[in-house]
Amino acid sequence: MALGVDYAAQQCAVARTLEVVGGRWTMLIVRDCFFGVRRFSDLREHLGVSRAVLSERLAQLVDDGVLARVPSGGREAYDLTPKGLALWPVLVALLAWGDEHASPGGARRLFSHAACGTDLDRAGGCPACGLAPPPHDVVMRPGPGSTGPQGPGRVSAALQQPRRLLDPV
Amino acid sequence: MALGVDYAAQQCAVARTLEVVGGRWTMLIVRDCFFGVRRFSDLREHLGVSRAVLSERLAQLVDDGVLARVPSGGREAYDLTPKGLALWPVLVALLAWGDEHASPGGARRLFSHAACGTDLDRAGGCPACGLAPPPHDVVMRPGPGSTGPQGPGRVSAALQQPRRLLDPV
DNA sequence: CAGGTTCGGTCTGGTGACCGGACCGTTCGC
DNA sequence: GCGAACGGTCCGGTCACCAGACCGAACCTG
Repeated sequence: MALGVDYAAQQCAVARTLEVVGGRWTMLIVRDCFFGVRRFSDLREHLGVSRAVLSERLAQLVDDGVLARVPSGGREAYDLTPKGLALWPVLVALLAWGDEHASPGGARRLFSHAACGTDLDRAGGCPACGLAPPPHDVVMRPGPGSTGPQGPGRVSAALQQPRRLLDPV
Repeated sequence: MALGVDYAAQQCAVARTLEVVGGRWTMLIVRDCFFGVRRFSDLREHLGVSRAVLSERLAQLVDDGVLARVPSGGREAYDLTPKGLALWPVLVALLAWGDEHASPGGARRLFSHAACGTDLDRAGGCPACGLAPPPHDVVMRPGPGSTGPQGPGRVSAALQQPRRLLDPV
């Protein structure tokens, strides 16, 4: 975000969390990382964010320990750290609310448990197994409210195919 | 937030949710509403936000159907609508992450199920009852990481007492 | 009923964040 | 060796946010 001032004085855990992931693009970057988008140019293409802002946000997320900058095939890539992976419940909650209250036409994407194929419930749990699968055991596919690829790019097209979360595009 | 442009083009439910509650102060306002803060001046005192911004955010939240502006005792008050109450899981997720990853010294606040007194787990569920109680059945109290009232005001002091959520201060 | 206070705002000028677009060093393919 | 792609940085304009001043309505006080 940042709230601009006195981080240390922020009592509430909500405020502290928003200090890290409350910025304008931050949560969308994290979302794309869960979707398997790892490279600077891919993030830029999919999000439509300016280079300068993306660069700054990524640096900040790495600094905060949410992402790790790793070389991959000669290029740089950004992977979620355990601290970043722990944001999965936040993403699930945001997703559920958006599907319920801001998505006329139905859910844009559906999620299911890779192990048993059951669709996840609103809390990210698997009704069949009785527990919430970690993101790498979750498969994403377009839902009834999907209107095709978000943009013309390679990344948007890839995310329209059923795919396992955290699997690099 | 807003993401500034083409709201309708936002495919992802996460982006749509952030359009509504991703703004700089929005989620903190919603949090305070869950805590029972209902009045303009109380929100201003507790959040330390400027009048202009608070006024604009509240109007936007009312417009989006998250809050309802209701007269109360001759003055105005803002209450969470069902759509706003549905943000409870988001708040719980943000809270849990902040406690886990951004709160040296332990949780600032603890939450328990009013009906049975059991502390809630990280997902907002009651381990004893096996379900997630709605916010008005949740009691909040200072946790081990609390360092006293956040500010000198009446509201901050009230929120240091054990109290049921949604109960007006 | 006059005067002051509280409440719930709006208005204004300054500052910092975000934007698109240009530029730049390194790496890759050929 | 050369051009293109990658992963940034730099720059000027715009926009959101900030503190502080101002303002009308309601309420209390004498």
